[in-house]
Amino acid sequence: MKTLIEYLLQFGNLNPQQIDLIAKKATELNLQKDEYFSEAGKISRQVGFVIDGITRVCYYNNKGEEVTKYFIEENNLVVDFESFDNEICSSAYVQAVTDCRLLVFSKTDWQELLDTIVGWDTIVHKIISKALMQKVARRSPLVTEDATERYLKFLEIYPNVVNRVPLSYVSSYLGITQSSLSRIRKNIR
Amino acid sequence: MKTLIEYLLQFGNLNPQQIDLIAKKATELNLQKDEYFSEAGKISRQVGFVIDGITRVCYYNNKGEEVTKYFIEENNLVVDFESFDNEICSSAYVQAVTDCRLLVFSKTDWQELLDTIVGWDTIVHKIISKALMQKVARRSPLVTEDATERYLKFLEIYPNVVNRVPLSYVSSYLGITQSSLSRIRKNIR
DNA sequence: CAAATCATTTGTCATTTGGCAAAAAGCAAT
DNA sequence: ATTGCTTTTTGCCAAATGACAAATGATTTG
Repeated sequence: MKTLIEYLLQFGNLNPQQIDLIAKKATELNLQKDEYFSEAGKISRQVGFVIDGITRVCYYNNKGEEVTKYFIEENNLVVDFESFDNEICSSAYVQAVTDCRLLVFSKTDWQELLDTIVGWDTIVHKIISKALMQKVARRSPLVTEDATERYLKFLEIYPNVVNRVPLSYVSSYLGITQSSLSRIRKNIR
Repeated sequence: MKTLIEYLLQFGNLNPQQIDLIAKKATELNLQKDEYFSEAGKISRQVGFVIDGITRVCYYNNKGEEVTKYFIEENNLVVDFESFDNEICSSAYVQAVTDCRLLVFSKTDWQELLDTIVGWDTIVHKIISKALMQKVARRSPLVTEDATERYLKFLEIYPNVVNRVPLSYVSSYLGITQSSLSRIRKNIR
């Protein structure tokens, strides 16, 4: 819980009562490896914060291949914002890649926080905007760089991920085949 | 001006006085082909709305190659949000690809609107979030699809762009060489 | 119109990557 | 240790793409 509060305070001020209110609304959720936090085709109804473990967002492209869109590490919010906010069906799965411990807020509790805490909406907007900009920034280089540099960049961006997830997830994140990734890894050693 | 107001009203309500205030703050800016709206290394100090013409956001990667990050068509806001908001130096150029007619707001006028119009911040947040989500959605397929499909998707996303911009911009957007793009175009016909 | 300039296409060859299948390595249960 | 299962690495060949240079086409300028 402490890490969540610290995380939130980076984006704005909250007084002790407000912090207390937030803490009261959060419930702990444990996900086992491979379980879903939210699913494509359903409306996302909760906001999560990863305390322990790695999750990923993935979808199936028009060839039916599973594509990892990004990884979410410890101390980050996990929410399908578009689905959650607009109450539309999600197009992606959010899946635990390792066993995970999360703090979650239900949609109603989240809404109550928005109605109760002055400035909460600003904090949330800042968090979401920052996350979105980060996604753009991380995705962009994937287009222009060659596969080796993409992998090196991946290692920089997610230094704690590569040894904790299947390489197939990494290769689909990088947009290459598993064998290509394997060859790249060999060349780099 | 009318198109700007219509655009804004998609994201929230504004009363006639508010609309009038916004209209008063906007000034028209004409950019000739190749001129910059904002530049890398400088702090972005204005928000624009494209009435006519096409702009693009581009940067130079570590090999010194020019990379087009995306195109901005008519009836869209053009602003380097990260630089404008945080007053940090931008890492990208915003350039007119054709002759352009824009409506622009200075940073101070924009701030005044934020202070004066109740709900303006919410409208702005919505616009920015939507634009960022669109960027993520447009960039993601570029990673996993092969070059031909990327080009086809580009044509879908930007149906009015391909005939108005140099193909070199398109190829750098797609992350392929100009000759590859040329061959792809030949195959598709 | 001709010349100059820039954009696009094409040709050739080298390199990268994909597709597929088999081998090797890692891991868990017995 | 052995077995079965999954993940990762390799090998082989075909296809896609890049690099570079030359040719063609389009546009501008005098």
